[in-house]
Amino acid sequence: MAGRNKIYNEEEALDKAIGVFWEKGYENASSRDLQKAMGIGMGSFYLAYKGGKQELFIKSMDRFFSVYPTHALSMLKTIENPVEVIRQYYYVMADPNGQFRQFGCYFSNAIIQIADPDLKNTAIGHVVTVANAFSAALLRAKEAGIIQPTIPQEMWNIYLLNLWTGLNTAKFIEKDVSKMKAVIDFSLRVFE
Amino acid sequence: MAGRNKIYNEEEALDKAIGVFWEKGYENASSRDLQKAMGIGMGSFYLAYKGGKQELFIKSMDRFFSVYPTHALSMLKTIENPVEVIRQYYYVMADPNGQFRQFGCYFSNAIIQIADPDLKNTAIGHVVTVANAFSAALLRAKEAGIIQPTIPQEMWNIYLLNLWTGLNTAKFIEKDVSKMKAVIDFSLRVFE
DNA sequence: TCTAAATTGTATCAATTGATACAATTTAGA
DNA sequence: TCTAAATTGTATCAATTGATACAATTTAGA
Repeated sequence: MAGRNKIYNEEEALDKAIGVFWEKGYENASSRDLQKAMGIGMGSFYLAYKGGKQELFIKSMDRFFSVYPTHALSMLKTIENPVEVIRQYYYVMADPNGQFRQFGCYFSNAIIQIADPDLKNTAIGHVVTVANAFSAALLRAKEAGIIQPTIPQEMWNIYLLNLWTGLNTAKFIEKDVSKMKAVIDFSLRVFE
Repeated sequence: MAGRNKIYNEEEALDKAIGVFWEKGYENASSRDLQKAMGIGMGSFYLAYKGGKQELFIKSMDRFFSVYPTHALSMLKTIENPVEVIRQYYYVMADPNGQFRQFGCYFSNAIIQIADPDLKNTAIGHVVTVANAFSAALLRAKEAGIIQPTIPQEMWNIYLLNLWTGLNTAKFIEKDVSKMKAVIDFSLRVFE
């Protein structure tokens, strides 16, 4: 494969793009905003992402997924009680000073902000994957007798997703983190 | 007050603007989109809304608030059990074929879609007002012995808001209305 | 009937948008 | 060393954006 080498690092550039999308939202992030942050020009941009902004956003979601939830998902395997892992995950999401700051959940935001079915479904796919992992861990814990959920099993996924995406909006309404945490604790009791 | 009369009806025009904002989202609704739907031209638009799109959106939220939640809020006074009113309100929100269709909650969407603090706070103000009315009715019902909530009273508001805004996103993930309704029922049990 | 105020519609602006064309540059491998 | 392929950067495009200017029109009240 002859030819000039890429002068930029693809993953680093994707991370920069995530920053722009996250802060400004999909629509408000212009291709020039993205190029500037990614440190690449027009030529490289449309060479790497022939589908333009849309393709870049999908790749940024894939990148986000491979970076952020990883820690929680791996903890599910080492920590005995999955409810504690979920709790911490939700705590971070509800905390204005945490990793998600006031930007909110990258995927939940996309579901509400974007009409394009491809982008919306990509975002949905990622949150569902995480929710599935949560549910699977909860099931293992239930069968091991560690937890005694009072919520019917077929509701676990939607209940978790509903709590998750609710927090993403409610954190803007209730600025007191301790109150948000109290609601998370109360809502997760149905699994304990 | 001499001068030409308005050729358009202000409330009807606002309703048309709501339709555009609701379907396209704030950013994607251009001033020309709005003018076309409202049936007015540039001159009238910027005469009536000197603050442009921003001012129009705030007025559209006020209009939305004065039209849509009214029915539920008045039912709180006639129906004995407020939980049933809240349940129906949430049912409608989660139903892709209901009044809110796939557009979602006008205010919840705004909280996620819009960065502008004025617009965001207006949206927050309206959902909080509705949640307050729900909580007040629940308190009356509790004191009357109609319901025996198991959730601490200081959480009522955030819990209701969290459920509400969660449904607004989760309805895109779980398309089966009956499953959404099951989660609503389960989540509202803490008030019964 | 006259007049000043309110409303309307058209023309127009500069800035920004997503996107393409293409020459210049770089580089692996023959 | 040569060559074809890959990458980069600049120039440029038409379309759309929010917004203003202003002449024309309408109308209530003196």
